[in-house]
Amino acid sequence: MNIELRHLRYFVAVAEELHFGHAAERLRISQPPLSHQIQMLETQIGARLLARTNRSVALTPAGQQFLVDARQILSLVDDAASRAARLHQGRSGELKIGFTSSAPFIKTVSESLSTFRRLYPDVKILMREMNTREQITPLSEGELELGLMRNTKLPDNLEWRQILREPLRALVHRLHPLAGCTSISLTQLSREPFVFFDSRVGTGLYEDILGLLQRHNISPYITQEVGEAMTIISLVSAGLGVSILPASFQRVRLSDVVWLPIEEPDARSELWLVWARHRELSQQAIKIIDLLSESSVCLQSTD
Amino acid sequence: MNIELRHLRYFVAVAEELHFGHAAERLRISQPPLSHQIQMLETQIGARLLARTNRSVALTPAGQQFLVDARQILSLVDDAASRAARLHQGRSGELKIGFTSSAPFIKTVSESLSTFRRLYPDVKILMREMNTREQITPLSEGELELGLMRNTKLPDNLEWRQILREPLRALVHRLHPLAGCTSISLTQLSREPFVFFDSRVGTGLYEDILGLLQRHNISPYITQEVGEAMTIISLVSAGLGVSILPASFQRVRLSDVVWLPIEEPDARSELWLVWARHRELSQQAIKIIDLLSESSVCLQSTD
DNA sequence: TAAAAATACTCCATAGGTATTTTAT
DNA sequence: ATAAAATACCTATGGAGTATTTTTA
Repeated sequence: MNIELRHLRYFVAVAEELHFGHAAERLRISQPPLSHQIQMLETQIGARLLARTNRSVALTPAGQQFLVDARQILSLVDDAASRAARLHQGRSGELKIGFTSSAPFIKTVSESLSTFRRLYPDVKILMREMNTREQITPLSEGELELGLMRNTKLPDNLEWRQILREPLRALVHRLHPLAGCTSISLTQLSREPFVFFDSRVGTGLYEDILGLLQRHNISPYITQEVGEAMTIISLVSAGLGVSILPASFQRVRLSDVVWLPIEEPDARSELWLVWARHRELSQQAIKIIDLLSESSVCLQSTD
Repeated sequence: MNIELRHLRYFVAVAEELHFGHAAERLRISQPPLSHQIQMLETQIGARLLARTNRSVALTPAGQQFLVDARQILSLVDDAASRAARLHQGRSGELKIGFTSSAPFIKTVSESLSTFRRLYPDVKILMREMNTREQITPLSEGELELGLMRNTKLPDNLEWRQILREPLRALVHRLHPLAGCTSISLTQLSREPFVFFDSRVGTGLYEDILGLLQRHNISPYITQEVGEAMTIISLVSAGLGVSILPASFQRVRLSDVVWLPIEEPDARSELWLVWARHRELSQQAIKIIDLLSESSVCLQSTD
């Protein structure tokens, strides 16, 4: 036989009532099995806990100590159970999300994240900036639970959902000849000095935008290779060339930069939410997937 | 249904093996009831703890947390049980003993106490100096577990055992006429200035010795009334009178004091160990009762 | 004598076993 | 095809109930 929580519950009841009959009543059982269980507990422990004559029940010193311990253990069990439940329900715990640098510029994303923080303040959101390529392995291995990335070819152990489909826009300096157009065609950019990502950075946008240009048989004249979208915008602002970026970057308003719609209909980029197919998603993850999906329904394109 | 420690034990086994079959083997049960018990635990908690495909078992975040908690709870149960056992066996805990001021002068007593301390270093011995009369109520009420006192009339809810039966001795100054005798009779003291306890002090020795004198129709000529035996001895040493004390006080060797045997055969005093009759004795108390009884057998009278 | 715990026994709920199915690799 | 968990169903241990005895205040 082993000590069970039942024994502790029974013992605490008797210790509090100091009367087997009343304790049994409180426990909704009859008195004899209660006496029996207490005896079992005492032999199991190897100590008399309750000094009982047929007329009175009192705690022995060992019983006094054990009462304290038993109460603590019982409340720890409750705590452990509710802590596990909170974690399961996604009301606490942590959520590891990888994201491409462009993600936080997107209203949908930043709003969903702040809504999540407000709704579940006890969930630690761990955001790690990683480019599309870097996220694949951690997602497969469970190191990251969710990834925010640009549309790309994924291994089939990863599942994805489109969060946002937004137009690509051309950026030119205010004094550039094209700045006055209401929209432009990609060919009009072909001979312009092009500010763009270094291929080694691994941004999804690199393949995305270069793919677009290749589909239209344009090989851009890349003069500046940088690491971050912000740098692209500031170099355009400084008049060092033109570029193409998703419309959501328009939120970054630097002086002297003009954003122009592109006429080609495939000048679009998608933001994807990605997770491991066979790995069970946490409630935390499910909740943020829901939040991001919801808001992306309302707002398919951001300006 | 309730969470039981069985559930925690089973969960820990599965969490450690990450394999229901192996865990079941370790637990000496078959696999299906183990699966079932884990399911019961999960529904009871309201959280999935183990993410299991038919090919692999992994801990969910809630499960990881719960594993830590479950291990802690199980070890606390062990701790609580062994702590209670230690207390019960009298290897720790505390022992409240009341004692008359004369008790620690007695070899038997001081040796037994130091033996006890050596054998059970984790038991706190709380010695409180109280006269015979003062000990009665605390002993009945359980405030004191044991009392060391002189022979006296006890209420019948208290039980006693004689630890020591020793002769009473007369103390006189070295230059006193009686100092040369090898023994004296009580009548020889009747006209001497008598140094004795204040009746209000409540020492058992007061009744003991005054009773002896009364039995022999002697009313002593009390010139000095003091609170402690030590004071009696020092006043005799200063030549302020004579007195009678148990032989064990002879260990206190003050200059110029001569101890004389008394001829009357009832010039004896007993030291009693007293405890509450219907109150269950702790193992600690039983052990020290044994120690005191043992040594009192070897050494019935101390000089 | 009466109140309360302990015994003695009986019964049934459920922990645990056996056989089988399902499922994912 | 195989390994492993889940399901279905059965068995039996032991927790709980009823009746009675013991104890002591």
